[in-house]
Formats: sequence, structure tokens, C-alpha cells
Amino acid sequence: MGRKPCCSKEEGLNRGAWTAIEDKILIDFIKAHGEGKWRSIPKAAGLKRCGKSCRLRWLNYLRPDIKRGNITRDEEDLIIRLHKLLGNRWSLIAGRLPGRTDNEIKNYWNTVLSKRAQVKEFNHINKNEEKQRIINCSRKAPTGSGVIHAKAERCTEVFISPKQQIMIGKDDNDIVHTVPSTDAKLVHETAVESESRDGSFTLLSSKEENPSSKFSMDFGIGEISISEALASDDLTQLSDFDLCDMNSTVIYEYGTNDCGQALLPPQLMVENWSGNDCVELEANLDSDFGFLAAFLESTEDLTF
DNA sequence: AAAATTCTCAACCGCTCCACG
DNA sequence: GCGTGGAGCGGTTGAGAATTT
Repeated sequence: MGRKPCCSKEEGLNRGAWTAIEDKILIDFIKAHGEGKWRSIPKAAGLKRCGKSCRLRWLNYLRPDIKRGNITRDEEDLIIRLHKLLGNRWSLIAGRLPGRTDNEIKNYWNTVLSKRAQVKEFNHINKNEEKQRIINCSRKAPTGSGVIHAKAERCTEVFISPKQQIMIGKDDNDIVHTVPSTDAKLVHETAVESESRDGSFTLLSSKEENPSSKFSMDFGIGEISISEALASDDLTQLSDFDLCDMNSTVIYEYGTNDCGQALLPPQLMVENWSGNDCVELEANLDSDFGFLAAFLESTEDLTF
């Protein structure tokens, strides 16, 4: 006995493209009664659609604040940079592009930008053939790009800067564990749980059968990581974020991504973010993280 | 001009998260 | 603590439009 699906293929429900009449009914109803209670809207409004379909139609097409027209150059640049940092978190990306919907951005990425990115990556790989060869010695397919996940959940290895004590994760009881600087080293996760030499912390535990099938990376800011701050509502936690401390606080977790591509070792991963040469590493690090910090702290639209 | 192919994007589907009883 | 239902998210599909052959 499973749960009744939201949009079961009930008889009499319209499917496919919405008609102008259906649009008008939905618009009038929401103008009169407001958004929400999507499940009850079709019945109340007299629409032969499921609630989910109504919600989607409203959010992606009928909402009055939807911006029509082509994605501008600035928007495109913003999408690319946000995607670099956030991955396929379309709703999060859309939240920073007023008037654009997650669906629209997702479509734009899948049809336009991903192809462009592939070409760019191909060129970049050729350009850095020797660099890749070196990485191949330690990684099977080093073509992954760094993506910040809202929650640092899984990893196979963690590179920890030796400069100071760093938070690396929470255990099942939600207790944050840190690695003392003396223990800073490349940690290899061979089991679901792993302890440091003095047994003082639990490595990010994974309940996945195959912990190496996914990856995440996270960046510490004192007691909280960016991803945690991102996942929480309180972005003021980021106020202490000091770019000057970046090199001493960054935590890299690297393994393989969803496609089975291996992530690069920390230095090269960051290089690949910017697509620039080693000598510009620090500047680009500042630039990308400055952008991220601005993104996280901004309540206004970002301008570039 | 017609057929074939490619592209675009609205809509659907299945899943997870979260609030609530 | 557990089950249920609503909302939201990201991946995928497919119809129609645009382009190429």
C-alpha cells in the first residue's frame, strides 16, 4: 500500500499544453485567493489539472514577475559562475536571477551553456595535457570540476591545510568534529566511519553503499562551513568570512563525482575553476570566493 | 518543396524534504 | 518516533518550431 501519487493519471484530468482559458482561470483564481494550497486549487478553481501542474504553470509561466526575452550576457555570465560554484542547484541559481525560473535556467544550461562548457573543457584539457597526465597517476579520470554542495555529505578523501584547526563535519548526533592541526594530513576514508589518530573526530560519515560514488567539497569559516551557512537561513554567519585566511581555512574533499569522474587534487582543482595558470592561482581564488561571498551576503541583485 | 534532422522549452515524473497530527 | 500529505526540486520527455539536406 503505497502513498497515493499527487498526480495520478485520474480520468478526466487534462494533460499536456495549457490552453489560454485554463491560464486565465488559474491567474484569476490566484489573484483572488493567493498562492499556496496547490492541491486544492484545481478543484476550487474548476480546473481539470492536478495541483502540481497548476503550481508549475504558475511558477514557470504565469507569474507576473516573470522576465520574458532572451538571457542577457550578464545573466549568462552569472549562471555560469553560479553553476561553477553550486552545480545543478537550479532553484538556488534562479533565486539570484530575478524574473528567471529554475526551469528556464535549467533548459538554458542544458541546451546552450553545457555544450559551450564541453567545448571549453575540451580545449582546456588539450592545453593542459601534461598536467592531466600527472594527475592521471593518482586519479583515474581527472576531469571533474569543483562544486560546492549545500551539505557536505560524502567524500573519499579530505585534504586539510596544516595551518590550523579545521572543522570537517558532523557525526550522526549532529556534533561538529574538528581535526587538530597536528593531525592535518591527507585522510583516506576506507570505512563508513573513520577516526583520527587520537580518535578525536569522526570523518564525514557516509551511509551510501558506495561512498566514492559522489563527492562534495566544503570551505570552513571558523566554526561553520560555507555549505552549512548556505543550507541554513542565517547568512549573517558569513560575516566573519575573511578572504585573507582562505588558504589556511579551505578544506578540500575530493573523490569522484556522480559521473565517476575523479576530482582533482586541491591545487589543480582550484586552478581548473578559474581555467588559468598556476601563477594566478591565489588571485583567482580570491576572485571566485569573493564572488561567492558577495553572492551569499547579497540581498540585492548582483551586478558585474 | 518536402523530408529529415536538430533544437527548444513547457510539462511531466519521481523523488526528497519537511511540517503536522 | 512514525506515518502521511503537501511542496519543491532536478532529471527527463516529447511536441512543435527551426534548420538543414
